[in-house]
Order: sequence, then structure tokens, then C-alpha cells
Amino acid sequence: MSLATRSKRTESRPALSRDRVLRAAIEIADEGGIAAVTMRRLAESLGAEAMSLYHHVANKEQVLDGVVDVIAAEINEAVGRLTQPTRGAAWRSAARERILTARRVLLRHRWAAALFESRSATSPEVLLYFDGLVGIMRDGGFSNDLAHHAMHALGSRAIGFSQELFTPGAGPAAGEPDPVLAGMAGRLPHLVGMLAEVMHDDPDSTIGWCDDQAEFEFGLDLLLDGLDRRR
Amino acid sequence: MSLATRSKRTESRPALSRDRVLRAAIEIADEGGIAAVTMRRLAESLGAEAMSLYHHVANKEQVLDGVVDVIAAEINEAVGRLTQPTRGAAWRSAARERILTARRVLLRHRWAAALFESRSATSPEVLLYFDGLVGIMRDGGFSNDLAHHAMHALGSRAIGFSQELFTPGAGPAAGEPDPVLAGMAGRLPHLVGMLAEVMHDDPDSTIGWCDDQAEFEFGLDLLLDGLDRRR
DNA sequence: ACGTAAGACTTACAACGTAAGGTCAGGAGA
DNA sequence: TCTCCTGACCTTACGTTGTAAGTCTTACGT
Repeated sequence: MSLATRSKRTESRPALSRDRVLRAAIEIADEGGIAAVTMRRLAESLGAEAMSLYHHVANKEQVLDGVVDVIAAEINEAVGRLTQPTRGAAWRSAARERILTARRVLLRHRWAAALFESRSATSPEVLLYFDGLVGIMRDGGFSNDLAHHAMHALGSRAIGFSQELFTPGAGPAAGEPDPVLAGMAGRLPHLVGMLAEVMHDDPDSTIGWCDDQAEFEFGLDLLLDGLDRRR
Repeated sequence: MSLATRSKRTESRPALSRDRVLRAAIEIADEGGIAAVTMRRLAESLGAEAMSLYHHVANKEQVLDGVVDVIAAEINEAVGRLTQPTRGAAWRSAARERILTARRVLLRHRWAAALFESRSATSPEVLLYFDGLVGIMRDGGFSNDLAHHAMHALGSRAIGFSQELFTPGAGPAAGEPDPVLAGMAGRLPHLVGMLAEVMHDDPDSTIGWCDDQAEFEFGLDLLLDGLDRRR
């Protein structure tokens, strides 16, 4: 039995490691959402037992922290390939491109934005990302103080997503009227009027946290414009 | 026994109801955070058993949805007391005051912002809040289309909070350098430089999701200015 | 007075994170 | 070569979670 067990691992499993644990977690989240990441499922997907994971990570919190770091590293790799001027007025398009590139990575992992929000620990890779963004602003002539304000003003938008509390038409049947909204139409004159007029049936319409690309860029440009003016 | 049980309830407990369940949940969250809200604790705080709650709410999800609705109602009550002109250029300060009032309510329930984010269902009270905000913008001369963009651009900021991914100096010992940040200072020239200069030891410095009031207002004004210009 | 339905309770289960301790292969020192 | 240690892995078990299923009780319409 012991021999069988051992040989089974030796022949068919490349040995556990913190890195493999984190990558497996991302894989599980990609196909089942972040809630699908449990220590047992994680172990199973690696051909091991749940408790074995604890030799490589302290606890589940650390797994999630690590996952954030890996995704942020993926972002940094992507923005690292960008080669644009950043001096003077060029800062604006450099920052814009950096942020939209980060967003592209996050859209590959829909669950990631919610995870980024929920973590309080500072991920080294996230710090590196922000450092680069501050660098661009400094090149653009921002004072340290204004750059600081700018980071706060951008908030999560700095890394490519923004939180919507109410996404019109986000229901299961996208494009069709929200039942709750329809039920209280009488008490929501402005909202109903607005949506009636705006109901452009955009196929890429928003789902869940993920807001429309066009809306994201509108908000981003609003902020970048304002910052540029204060530069 | 049955008599004792009944009398115990009759004399000392005002009978369960959906409303009482939600209010108890808010109370528990206020003192122990949202994670402290479990069906058992909730029942206990009401002098009942966990399963009894299911006669008044379908499941825990619905409890959380209901809590969001109650908090949003509290916001609506607060903004309902505002009496400011909204026509023309006055829209800006009316919207600003509405949002800052909402924020004041959320600051009384620190856990609420994270909860608002995590819910996907549309709360009727949240819809009412947004309807009022759209109304202010329409009074200000916004087209429906621009108002729609504006709501997306504001995102969660429309209701009084903004998500920060990395809050400088948010560690346990506020005001003192982050250990992670200190450890990689060499690779974060811009960030370290910025923070060194900006480290105004603001006593109200940011903790967790809750960003500094001044920073919130800076970002809000940036957006309102931009929107006003496009009006 | 008597069913009946709603509201409360009891019991039970599967899934979760993880503490504690056992097993065993591979390497270090004799 | 033998021994013993170390550390990666597994087994078992515990407390907590949400909630399904069933039972008891009380209030009320008839």
C-alpha cells in the first residue's frame, strides 16, 4: 500500500509546491469561480490530499493572497511589453494603455476583480504595478502630491476594473427589462426614462461586476482628463 | 415543557419576522463584521433556533440581500431630508451633497460597502437612490445618454464609497511604513518617493476599504467637474 | 370542539478549514 | 552499511457552516 501510494505519486505527479498550488487554484477559479476553490478540491486537482497543501501554504488566506500576486504578475508581464513615451503630455496615453492592458488580463479571469477587492494584504506585484503607474505620472510632470491624489481617485480603475452597484440590464436575460425594475417602474420615473432611451442593445452588455468596455473607458477618460488639467 | 417553552417565547420575545431578522443581522454585523452573521448566531440573538429563520427568509443569501435593502433605505431616508435646488448649475452641489450623505450612512456600517459590492441582485431601495440621482442630473440638463454614462463613471462612488486596491499606510500600525513595501523599497522608487513626501500623518488616515474623506472628495470632484463640462 | 395550517423546534447531513499525529522515502553521519 | 533524522505526504478527527426533513405546538376558522 505504502509502496503503491509512493509509486503512484512518483510516477504520475510532479511533486507539490507553492507555485503549483497557486496555479491550480487559478485554474479552478477560471472554470468554477472563486468560490469553487476549496482546499479539498485544490488538493484533488493536484492528485493529493487537502492537508498536504499545508506544507506549502500556511492557510487558505495565503492561497488567495498568492493567487492575487500571480494574477498581478501576469498583468505586470503584459504592461512590461508596452513601449510608449511617457514624458510630458504623453503620460496620458501611456497611463491609459497601461490600465487598459491590465484590464485585458483581468477580463481573462472574471473572478479576479472581486478577489482583488477583498484582499487587504499588499501584494508585491500589485505594488510594482502601482509603482510603474506613479512613474508615468511623474514623467508627465505630476507632483508627488497630485500623483498620490490621482491614485486614490482612480481607485480600482487604476488596475482595470470598476465596481458597479447597479448595472442596468444585467439580469439573466441580458437586454431584457429587470423584473424588479419593471415592478416598480412607477416609482422610478427617471431611471426608467433613461434606460428606455439608452437601451442600445449592446451585445457586449455588462454582466455581473464586469462593466461595458465603452463605459469603463468613458469613466477612465473623464478622470484622466481631469488629472491632465490639474497637472 | 411545551408550556414552559411557549411561555418563554410569549413573554420574552416579540415574535420573529423578516424585518426583525434583518435588523438583528445589521446589529451583529455592526459589532462583529459581516462574517459574524451566521444563521445560528442570528437566531440566537433573536432567542430562536436557526431553522426557525427559514420561515421568514428563503436562505442566507436573501438575508444579505435584505440587509443591503435596509441600509439603502437608511440612505434614502437621509438623502430625503436634503432640500437643495437641482436646476441648472445647481445640479453639481446637489449631487455632491446626496453622495456625501450616502457616504455618511455607509461610514456608520463599515462592513456595508463590501456587502454592497458582493451582491448582484438589484435592491429596490438602491434603485430608488439611483433614480433620485439621475433626476438631479436631468434637472441639471444632462441628456439621458450622458446621465447613463455618468452613472457608470461614478460606479460605487455614486453611493458613497470607492474601492482602493492599495491604501498606502493602511497597515495595522497606521502611519508607519508597510513591511512589505519597506522590504522592496529598492524596486519601488516612485512609490517610495511619493509616499515619503506625502506621508502627511493624517490622523483620519485610511483603514481597510474606507478611504480618506479628503481623497474621496477629490476623486468625486474630479468626476463631477468632468461631467459638468460635458453637460 | 376540532381539524388545519403556520410557526417554531429537533435532528441530521454534507462540505468547509484545519489541528494533531502517523507513515515513509531519501539523505547525513557513524 | 546501518542508523537516524527530516520533511513531504496521508489519515483521522473536530468544530462550524448552511440547510433538508420531520415533528410538535399553538391559534384560529368552522
